[in-house]
This record gives sequence, structure tokens and C-alpha cells, in this order.
Amino acid sequence: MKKPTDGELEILSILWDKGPSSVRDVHETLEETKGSKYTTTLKLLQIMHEKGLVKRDTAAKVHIYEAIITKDSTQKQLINKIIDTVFDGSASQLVMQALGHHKTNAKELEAIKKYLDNLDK
Amino acid sequence: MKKPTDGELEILSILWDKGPSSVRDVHETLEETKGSKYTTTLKLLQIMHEKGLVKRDTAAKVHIYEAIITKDSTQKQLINKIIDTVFDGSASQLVMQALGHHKTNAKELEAIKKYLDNLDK
DNA sequence: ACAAATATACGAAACCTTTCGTAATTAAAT
DNA sequence: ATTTAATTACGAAAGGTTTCGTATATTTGT
Repeated sequence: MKKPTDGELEILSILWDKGPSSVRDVHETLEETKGSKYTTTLKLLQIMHEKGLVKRDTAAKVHIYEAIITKDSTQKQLINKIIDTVFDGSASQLVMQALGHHKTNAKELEAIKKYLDNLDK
Repeated sequence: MKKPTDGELEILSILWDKGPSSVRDVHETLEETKGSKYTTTLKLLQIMHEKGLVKRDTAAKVHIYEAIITKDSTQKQLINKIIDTVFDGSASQLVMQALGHHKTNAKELEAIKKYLDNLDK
């Protein structure tokens, strides 16, 4: 499966967050951050539909779009890609880079440690 | 700074690994994995030079290219991007996803734990 | 019933990335 | 010197993404 484009990712992100949404719903979120026009959002969603990234319900006049590919699988896909290309295939290198840079609070660190301990067993 | 394209990333990866290299050097590595033609690699390097991603030494007939942007900063850039778009801004979510999926061996896990412990202090 | 507002469909332009063929240049070999 | 080989320069095509204007259809309000 090919990696979604940046534009598609932005829309998927909104759909994962808000669940099934109309074009207008998606657009209003997108407008704030990007200032793009309504028909641009519409077109993007239509193309994503053609590609099988989203499904849509056309029963009513206002079509409702919903993500088909999951957030989880997309996360994995993107992570694997960058691990392969810029982290020499090493997940731990990526982990350390992520923790070193992004400020991670104590609570989050604890969660990660707990997670690591459970992985051992 | 705009994110390097996939093709550019492949080349940067080679340059980071091998250091300053001729077009032929880069191409021979690329050829194995992609089967692309020599002039394609050349053109890509020329474009990357225009963009300021690499510098080149044209003193000799054979030009030598070298990465300008660092592996570290590129790693950070890519990680931040996907943390923002598909991990709700949470680095720890990314970490867990990375560890859960990619098979990480015991040695790597130990390294991560040690790293985490040092972060605390 | 009509006008206004809202929605989708669609085509095309603008832009970017990638690919590669051809020409021009330079170096090496004979 | 001349030919052969290797290199760079360059243009253009192919393919993909993103943008948006216009046309068409549908709904809502009066």
C-alpha cells in the first residue's frame, strides 16, 4: 500500500479524530490551519475515495466520509518507512531520538518504562 | 525548511553513510535497490544542490557531493512531522508504537532503558 | 413557485518530483 | 592527434498532487 500524501494525511487525521464527517466538517477544520478553499477539500476527499482511503455514504445530499485505513496501520507504515530510510533500520535509534528531542513529561516516561518491562515478559 | 522528498532522502542516506561521494558512487548504491539510470541520479543531485541540501566540489572533473543538512536534524524533522500529524503530538505514543511493532532485540531494549534512566536524572 | 443558499461533479491549470535522452565537455587510451 | 570513454549540463516528458473555477443538482426559505 502506497503511503498517503501529506494532504491526505491531514484529512485522515481529522477523520480519525472526529469520526464520519461531511466535507464541510473536514473543511472547517482544515480551513483554520491551511486556508484552503472548500472545493479543494471536496476534491481531495473524492480522490481519497477513488483510492480506497475513505468510504462515503451518499444517501443524503450531504455525503459523509469515513476513514477506511486505520490510524494504527498508518502509524506503523510511516514509522517503518522512516526507520528504514533514516534510522538504519533501528527502532531504538528512533525511540531515543524521539525521547531526546520532544519534551516528554515524567508521566509519559513512566508509561514507557512500564511498557518496556511488560515487553520483556 | 521543507521536508526532503523520498528520492532526496534515499540519496542523503547514502551520503550520510559514505561521506562525500561522486555521482557514480551514489548511483552505484542506488542502482542496486532501484535500478535507476545514471543521469537520473545526477539530475537529482544537481537539484539537491540548487535547493541547498548538498554542497559540491567541482574542482576536478568528477564532482564530489556532500550532505549539508545533517542526519540528526533530518531525523528530528521527520519525527516531529509524524508526531504532529498522526500521533496527536505525543512522542510517547510514537515510542510505544515503534517498540511494539518493529521487533526490537533484547540488547536494544536494554539500551533504551538505560537511556530512560539517564533522562530522569 | 421562485430565489437563494448549499452541495457535488468535473475539468483544467499550477506545481512538484522523477525519469531519461541527447548534447557538450573533459579526460584517458592508443 | 585521434578515438574512446566518462562526465556534466540541460531540456522535456511523464506522472502525481494540489488547487480552484465553473457547471449542475438539490435543498431550504419566502
